[in-house]
Amino acid sequence: MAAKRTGAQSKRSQRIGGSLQSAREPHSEQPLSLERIVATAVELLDGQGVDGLKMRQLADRLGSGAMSLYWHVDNKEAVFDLALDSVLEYRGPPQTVESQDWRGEVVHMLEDWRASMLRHPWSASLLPRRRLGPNILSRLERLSNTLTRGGVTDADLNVAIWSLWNYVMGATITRANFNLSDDDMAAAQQRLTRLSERYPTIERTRLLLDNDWDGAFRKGLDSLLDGLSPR
Amino acid sequence: MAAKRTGAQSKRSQRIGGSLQSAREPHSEQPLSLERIVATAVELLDGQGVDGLKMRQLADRLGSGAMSLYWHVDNKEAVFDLALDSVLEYRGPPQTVESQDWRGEVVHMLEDWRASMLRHPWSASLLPRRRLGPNILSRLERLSNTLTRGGVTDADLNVAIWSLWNYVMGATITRANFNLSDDDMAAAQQRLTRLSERYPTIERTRLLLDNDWDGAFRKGLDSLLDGLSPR
DNA sequence: CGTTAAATCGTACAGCGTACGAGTCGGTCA
DNA sequence: TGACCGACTCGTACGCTGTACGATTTAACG
Repeated sequence: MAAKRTGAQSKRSQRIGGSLQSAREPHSEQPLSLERIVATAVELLDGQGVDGLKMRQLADRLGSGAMSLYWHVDNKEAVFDLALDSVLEYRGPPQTVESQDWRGEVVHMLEDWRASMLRHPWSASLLPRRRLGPNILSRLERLSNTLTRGGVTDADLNVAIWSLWNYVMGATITRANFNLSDDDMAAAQQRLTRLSERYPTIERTRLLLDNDWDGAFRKGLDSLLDGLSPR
Repeated sequence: MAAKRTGAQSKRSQRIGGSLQSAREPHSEQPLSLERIVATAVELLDGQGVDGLKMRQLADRLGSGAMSLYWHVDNKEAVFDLALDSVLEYRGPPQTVESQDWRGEVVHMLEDWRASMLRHPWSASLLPRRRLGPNILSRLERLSNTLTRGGVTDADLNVAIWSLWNYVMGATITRANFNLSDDDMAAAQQRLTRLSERYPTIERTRLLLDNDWDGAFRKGLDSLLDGLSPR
């Protein structure tokens, strides 16, 4: 019955870019800030995975009390959103309108996208469930521009973008969740051999044991681009 | 320091197919069983999503105490695994070795796969994180066979399979998490217009507002198959 | 000095998965 | 018959979670 979520974002005001930084040390090492919170959250997520991020632990790592976080951040979900978008920032050369090799550019952009996510394996599975942040949108914008430059018409553009998105997301999510140690590999190997008469083709082509992920990604992407290229 | 997870699957013995069913009503309505647990878990997941499944609620719905579940099931994760695989069972005609239209078969299989997952939207995002169950493996086996029949050599098979897997998973996960009400659509519309000078191409082609998901899936799949087809 | 807003945090609460051990039941064998 | 046993159920309790609430501290300014 209680009225909650009245719409305010967080208690602090909206201006994020304020550049004041006094040299105060109130009692702990540094004052809290959105930036520090997000950076530390990314560290923890990298180390412990999505389920490993706990508000108390995050606060501990920052040298503050758990509830102090909530002045800067609405709730745990917001921490995820911020960490996610921060990790997807594009650090590449500015878009050159001149280049002729549009296809090479597309491949490079998508490989960079995938690499960014694989550097933070929790990010891939998180991305499709959350609202698209500014960094993702500008990656999509870039991609659209390059494809257009390559001759894809507006009528075909959405299908092309979504196809590439689907492929990259699927590949990256799968890869990110499939980290086998050597022991695991051996176990899987054995399990599979045991099932070899039920799944003969899978066994014959060693589908689940082929671990050249990067090469397979690249080859599949090439095929997809072959199919998408304007005739 | 405690030694846990000594390897036993669950306390009950392994035989699942035992056909004994006495007509007893001990105190509640029906005796528990793996089948009932899984079926009810699927119901709850359909209704409340992944985070909405609680062991206590599941037990309530089954008319039993929460801890009774644990005699049939190792832990909550096992419930997810079982629900997931149960939902991915292939209910289609048996594979006909004769058919010439291998490409039509592939499209049909993958559309069916996608449809099965979209009927239970929690399943798509869960699938890549868990070990592949028997029903997924046999779908992959089927797919491999059809592609082979279509002329794909063993050397190219894994790339083809993974490309299709990636595409289908990416498309389905994205779709499953992108369920906008009309209100949301209006809001997104507005938000986007506000950003139109930052993302002009996205705005121009209405990338995020184009909601012909089925058509886009089909077209993209066609392109991908074009690219993958042996020359 | 007093007042105010920004920022911090101790305490508390409801809800979660599940360990543990006691309980019930039906069948089997002496 | 009564003792025993394995299959199955479940009440209680523990540790852990996110976070609501309100008191508290601090910096800034009149």
